[in-house]
Amino acid sequence: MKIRANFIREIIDDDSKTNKFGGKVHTRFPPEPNGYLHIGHAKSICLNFGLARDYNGLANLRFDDTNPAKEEQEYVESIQQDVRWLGFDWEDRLYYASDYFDQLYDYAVQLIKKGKAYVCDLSADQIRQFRGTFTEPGKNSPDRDRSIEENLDLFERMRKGEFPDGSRTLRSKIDMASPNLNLRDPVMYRILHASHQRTGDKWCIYPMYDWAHGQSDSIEKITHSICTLEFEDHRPLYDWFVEQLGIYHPQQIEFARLNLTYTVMSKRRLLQLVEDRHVNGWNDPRMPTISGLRRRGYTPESIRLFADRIGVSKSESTVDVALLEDCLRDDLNKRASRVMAVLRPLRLVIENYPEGVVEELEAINNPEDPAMGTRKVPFSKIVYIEHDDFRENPPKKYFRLSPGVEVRLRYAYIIKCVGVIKDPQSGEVTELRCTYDSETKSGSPQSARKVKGTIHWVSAAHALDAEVRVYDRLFMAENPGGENWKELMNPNSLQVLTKCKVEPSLAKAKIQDRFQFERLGYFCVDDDSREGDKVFNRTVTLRDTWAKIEKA
RNA sequence: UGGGGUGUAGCCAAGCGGUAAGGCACCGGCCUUUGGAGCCGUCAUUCCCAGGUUCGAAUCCUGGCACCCCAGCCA
Repeated sequence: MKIRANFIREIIDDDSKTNKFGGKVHTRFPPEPNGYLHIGHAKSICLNFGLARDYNGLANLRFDDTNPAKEEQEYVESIQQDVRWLGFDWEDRLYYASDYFDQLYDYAVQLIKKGKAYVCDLSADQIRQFRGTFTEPGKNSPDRDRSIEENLDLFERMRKGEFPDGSRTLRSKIDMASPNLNLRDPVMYRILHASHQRTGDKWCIYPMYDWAHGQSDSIEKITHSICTLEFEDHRPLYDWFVEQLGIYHPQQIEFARLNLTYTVMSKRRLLQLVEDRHVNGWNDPRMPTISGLRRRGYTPESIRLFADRIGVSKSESTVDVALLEDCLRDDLNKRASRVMAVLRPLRLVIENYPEGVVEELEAINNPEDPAMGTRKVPFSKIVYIEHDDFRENPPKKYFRLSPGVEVRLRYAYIIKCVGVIKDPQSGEVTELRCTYDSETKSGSPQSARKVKGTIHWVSAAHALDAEVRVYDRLFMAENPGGENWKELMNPNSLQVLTKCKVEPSLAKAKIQDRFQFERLGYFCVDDDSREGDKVFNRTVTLRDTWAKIEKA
């Protein structure tokens, strides 16, 4: 595929020309292990690993694990699984910010010795008050001018655990009057007597992200440190740190994070959906998480294609979820085997077809890829068709079955509806009586006869029962971003259909296998499937021109 | 309000002083034993607005306007 131009590649190209980093490209994906990855992270992963790939560089995976209160091992495992599934490899470069805690501590001591950092006894509230506002400068902390010796002593004792949580912080000494609030003596260390998932109880002071992040990039010799827009005005702080320390200086570049229509993307909200049981876990197929998309039936290829197609820029944007779905269909169309399955079965008896006869009809597995071959599908006197493929009173432009009308059963015969049986109570159609034209078997000369429509079917005697989970978008509003976001949830985002009828070849389908159910959509085998008791997830529908016509 | 950003079609997004790419969506048509796929076509006389520079401006300059981010001991 053609590589799409973007401003980051331009910067890298310029840097190559000026030999800024010796022509090297080294990026990293730095998640905090406090939740599962979502499609927005996928954009960043594809960007960082894609750049490394295209420029013959390297990309690291680094966990930004500086806050033990929120982080869990479960998340570090899921994140690695998701990055790998997306198709990227960090080889032996799996790092943790916590690997650098000792180094970071030394750096902090260096700053103290330079008179560029101090221990502050102000409470969190007081720090906030002293910070000032957008329009008024802040006030210096009373502890700002402590001697270097006292700072060194206090900081050492902070580390040793002599002080309670929240009682002191280490702050950098920059400028309390800076118009950039990030430069008003930001906190570097806080006291937190919490045990860390990797360092255990070794530390009771933990570096703030702002203090840890830039130095971590520096230690790893990252050339282009790519992050999202909200860190743009933290950059002067990161620059200040590496300059004061006199260490390797990566170039930070900010890009706009992904937003998707009909979706919430913040980790906080996704966590809430999980905790409040609006969905069944982080990998619920309705979630925009990588694991949710995977279970839903998305392919890594389709997500990478999506990342390429949305591009990278600095303007905040909300991408139409239809684009994601298009990428998925694009990929699945080329690779998914076609099968016939009936979600809402309607019994159809072919009156003039011989009793007890079974024909094995040849069906094409994928018209987009002849190499995928053909299979045999059993046909007999009684079949199921989709309830929606019959209308007693067909509307205009309806090309399917209705009384007296002919239609083709895919790969089989042309049939005509000659009778309709209804439930005497409800009036609901329960069975169709049809006749078939024995001359019109698919492949025979007579089969060329034109009929309005072709519908799918499954032989009743051979059908397998299955459960199908039909998903719809989780939110009804295009932009469920407001505070009332929970009221905007779609009450029908999951519909469970049981006793669906699928063709017998599906007996050997394995978990995660993907299929196109002809004329319906793409489906995959869910993890909940048991031997002889299949569960399918509807990944995405096929484009449905008829639904559009009918709606209009 | 001080600071930092961003404004090109319904949604993304190229463009970098030489006369508005591409994708999605939408709308037509062809084709089709999936109302799928594929193919063809339509879709910005104008780039947030107003001035200016220039033979020539989405691109350069000036001044506005709109939207987003920042006042965590979160990341």
